Amino acid sequence: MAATIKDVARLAGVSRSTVSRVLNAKSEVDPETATRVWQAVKELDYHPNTSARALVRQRTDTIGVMVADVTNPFYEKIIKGIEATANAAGLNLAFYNSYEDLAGRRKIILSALEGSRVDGLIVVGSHLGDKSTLLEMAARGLAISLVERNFADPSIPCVVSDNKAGARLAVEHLLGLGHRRIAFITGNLHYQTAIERLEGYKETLAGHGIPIEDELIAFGDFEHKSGYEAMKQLLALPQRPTAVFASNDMMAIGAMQAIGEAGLNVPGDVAVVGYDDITFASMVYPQLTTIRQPLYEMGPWRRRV
Amino acid sequence: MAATIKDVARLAGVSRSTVSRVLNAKSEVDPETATRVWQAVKELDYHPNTSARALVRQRTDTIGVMVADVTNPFYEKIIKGIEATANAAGLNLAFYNSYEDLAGRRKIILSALEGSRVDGLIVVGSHLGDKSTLLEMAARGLAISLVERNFADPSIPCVVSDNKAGARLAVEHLLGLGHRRIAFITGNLHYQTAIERLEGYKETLAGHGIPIEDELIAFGDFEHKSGYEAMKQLLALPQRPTAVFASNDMMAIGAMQAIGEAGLNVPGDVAVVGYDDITFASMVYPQLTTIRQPLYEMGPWRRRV
DNA sequence: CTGTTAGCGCCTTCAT
DNA sequence: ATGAAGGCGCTAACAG
Repeated sequence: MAATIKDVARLAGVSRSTVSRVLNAKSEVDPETATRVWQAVKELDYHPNTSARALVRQRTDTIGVMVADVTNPFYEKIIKGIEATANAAGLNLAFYNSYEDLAGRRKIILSALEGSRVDGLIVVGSHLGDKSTLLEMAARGLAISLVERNFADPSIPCVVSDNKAGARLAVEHLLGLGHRRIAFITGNLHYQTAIERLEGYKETLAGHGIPIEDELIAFGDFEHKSGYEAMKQLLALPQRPTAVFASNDMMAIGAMQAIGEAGLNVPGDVAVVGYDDITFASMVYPQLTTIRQPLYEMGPWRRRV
Repeated sequence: MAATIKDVARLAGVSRSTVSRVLNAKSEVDPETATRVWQAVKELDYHPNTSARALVRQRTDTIGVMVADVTNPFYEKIIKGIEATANAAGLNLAFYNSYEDLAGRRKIILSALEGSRVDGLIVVGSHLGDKSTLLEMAARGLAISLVERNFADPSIPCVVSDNKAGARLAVEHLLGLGHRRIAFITGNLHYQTAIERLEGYKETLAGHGIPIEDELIAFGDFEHKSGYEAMKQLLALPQRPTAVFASNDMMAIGAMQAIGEAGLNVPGDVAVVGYDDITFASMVYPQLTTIRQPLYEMGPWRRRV
């Protein structure tokens, strides 16, 4: 079996506490003693038991990261940003997929946090519902931060970007290209970000004296398929739009697929703009114009004090 | 702070051992006593401390999953398959990104396994190098399994699919469409899978009496960009291919991008076939023909006995 | 600078 | 069916 601190102590001819001191560089230790300890560590290939350490230290040095689905490309940059920061801070990460299932998410939060499996939790881009679970957690002093999600309660720190401004950029880009009939594909309107992007779209058009036509607003849910379906619907309009702004890149890619299947081309027949700047957006042809979000920078958090 | 088993015991008026018994349903407990314990558990919102439990049980009920990059779309189905199986078995998963960095991977393996953070490790699609670390681990009785990677040593279980047969399917599909000038984009040839797909390509052409032309074989590394570059190279040939088979979907998507940028179209000017059937493959336009791998089914493992 | 002592929270014999 | 006692591997006072 794996060597324990006891084995190291015996081999080095010191007590367990001394080994612990050497390992953790807590207080001063005689250099020679330290050398003997390190030799023993090496010889026995000793690695401190994570559970034992966590138990006595009352912390795991692990942060949970809950996203809807780690494999969703949207999270790539956020995750990488969090990862880089965690590495630098010597913290481990534990990923949890909620799959947007409320009950499931609550269960994850409970088992992870209450079982003291993690020291804190970063919740990325979740649903507006079930604030209660998060508030409960925060009330118990657990570190929770939210990324890409608004939360009115000040007890929970949030990192969000200015979605309205982003939407304005997108619409103005299309206006600048001469488009006047600009369609919009919404995200899942249960999310604050989706609501804000829609508002940004409307306000920008209004600001330019362009009437908002309901038929040009199609409803999606941030998933690829919904962008595809929404675009098909928009293309079926008596007078189809000359441009479309999708609330995220995955839906924009879906929209491009629908446009292609209709025998039309991008951007000649219909211009497409997405949102998020996920890596995949630059991998398709024709390349997708998109609004960059500082996803990588948004992930990292500040520890609560 | 969080309630402990002691608090529950006190509130229920029993000993800690009884609480433990009730929680783990090990031996028989008086139904009434059990009820009182459960009530106390609920009232105190008690959750067993993961570290303490792991320490005494000498297992964490957690399996590590090491992939090059969780956010790489290739892993999506594999990860989901593993996840489903783990959930069913009541096991937790801990994901590790190796980023294909050998030293980094070794470090991950060591810290995870040797720190007893996980009970076993699933290594997905890794490099052929550094067999030693894995063998060391296996020799110590740690459960390790490999997915989508061959490993000659029988001490380590592997799950792999028949890459040669898959490549044959792809090439025969193109031959069936009347193509004779079929190019091939290799994967990273440090991987067994890449080698096998190349062999399958060559053997199939040879089997149909078509000479293998070196200029039609472009070298990639499984990444999107390399597919794009390889295709640009193939398109620059005096006599360009009428079809291309890329060793995975990401490179095929990159190839499609290069074809589009060259003002050509798929499949009219150049037919493209990929490999893996990642979710993305069906999201682009024109839709990508691909060889399906049973990725979802390949992830789950059998526990070693 | 180092060893002794006392737990962290839980499970598991061994008694009863 | 239940309690008492011991220990998993480690760290953190407290002495010396």
